[in-house]
Amino acid sequence: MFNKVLVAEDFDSISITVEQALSELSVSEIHHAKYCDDALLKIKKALLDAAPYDLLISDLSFKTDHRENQLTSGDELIAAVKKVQPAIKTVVFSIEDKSFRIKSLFNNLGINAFVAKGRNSIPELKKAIQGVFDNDSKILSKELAHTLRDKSLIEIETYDILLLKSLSRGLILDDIALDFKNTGVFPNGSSSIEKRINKLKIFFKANNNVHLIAIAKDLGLV
Amino acid sequence: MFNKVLVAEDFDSISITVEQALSELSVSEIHHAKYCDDALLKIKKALLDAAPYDLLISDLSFKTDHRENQLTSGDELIAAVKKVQPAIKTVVFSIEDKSFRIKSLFNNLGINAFVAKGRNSIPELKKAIQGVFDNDSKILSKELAHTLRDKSLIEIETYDILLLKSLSRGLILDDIALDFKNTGVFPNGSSSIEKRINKLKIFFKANNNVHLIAIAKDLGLV
DNA sequence: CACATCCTTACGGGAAACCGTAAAGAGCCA
DNA sequence: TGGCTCTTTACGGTTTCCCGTAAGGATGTG
Repeated sequence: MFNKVLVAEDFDSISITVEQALSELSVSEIHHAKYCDDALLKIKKALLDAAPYDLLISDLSFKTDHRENQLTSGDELIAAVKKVQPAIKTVVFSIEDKSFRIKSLFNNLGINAFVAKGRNSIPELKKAIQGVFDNDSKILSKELAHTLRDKSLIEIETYDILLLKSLSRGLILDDIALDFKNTGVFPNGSSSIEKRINKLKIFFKANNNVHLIAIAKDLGLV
Repeated sequence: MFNKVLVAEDFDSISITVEQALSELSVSEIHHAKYCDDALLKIKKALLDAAPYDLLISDLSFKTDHRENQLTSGDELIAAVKKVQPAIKTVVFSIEDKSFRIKSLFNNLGINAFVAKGRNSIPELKKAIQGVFDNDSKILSKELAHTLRDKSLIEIETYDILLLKSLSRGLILDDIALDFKNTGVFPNGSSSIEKRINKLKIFFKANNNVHLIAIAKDLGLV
């Protein structure tokens, strides 16, 4: 089993349980950081001491508070950690369940496993850690495996996301057209934008723009 | 200390820690439910057995999964529980930090304490439980105490939520007015509804209905 | 009772969304 | 080059939203 593991998790109510699980897996050195910045410091320090961590278990979202932090999310933390120690194994333990988010964690950040926080997540987390240690393959909690294969959302492109984001910011059609013209996004005629929004409304079976944004928010698209 | 306590929390990673904390407070009977429906059943069963719970510790948001549930949130659970056992003490342990949400928990649901999940929440939770047992006063984690005193906040009531939900379902003003008339919700004039939506837009600094729903979704109001 | 105040509802005009149609432009191919 | 298709854009007409004003109704108070 891994010798030295770092847990990056802000909630004490969760980290206590995770550390417990790690000790049950016979991990000898278990450390914990409540802030991303602290986690990165620990990783760097361990490297300098020639006693690097074998594994990082990280949450994705961290509460903001009075403290000023450079790194504010697990994404940023993992990216920063990989820069100083590319070979480290990483497991993400998060509430996130949007397929395109998880997909990008594997593809862009090269994480080794993703476990969704849920009703039976600690056994899954243990299994994932064991799996990463044993064979290094990409591990994903069961309930999520199918969502990644869901092709229905593939058609939605960055342009559509941009459009939905603009709407959800309260912009009206003409504002969006102007904004797109200024930022070089194409097509940018207000009529084209209108048509594209209409396609989205048909696709998502939305009655109107309000309904559309409600649906997009539910799907985590924006 | 309380004798019999029920914990309603879906994440195993959190409930384990909470139960641990309860046993450290010398609570003799500690039960746990992962679904709101199960929690209500346990409360009812305990009442029938003439061994009711003294305290309910509940999360607010519960993940939805394959299971069909009547109650889908801590709000609904607490409301249902209070109907069958009005005198039960309730502590909410949640990530929620929007003042108007917490305010309504105290005012509309009559909870006894609110503890925000965070970096040092377990000690706070313990203190809150002790406080509720000792003197029954309204308990609030420190960092949140000041936000509740903010008088500028309008009360977001169930009526507003109903309104926002209707909008997010794609209904237009006249539909909502008709729907409210049919279901006996008051006020139900389309003009009044329009005015109320306008108040919400001012409060949440929304440019239009689309923007308003985007904000409401972000805040988890609907 | 008169008066003030608050809430609900009605109405009207202008802005934006909604929806169909058609013109202008780009790319492809014989 | 001319014909074809697809995309982008423009343009009206209708509906809904948006916002101000004001009438009607309930309640409270001196």
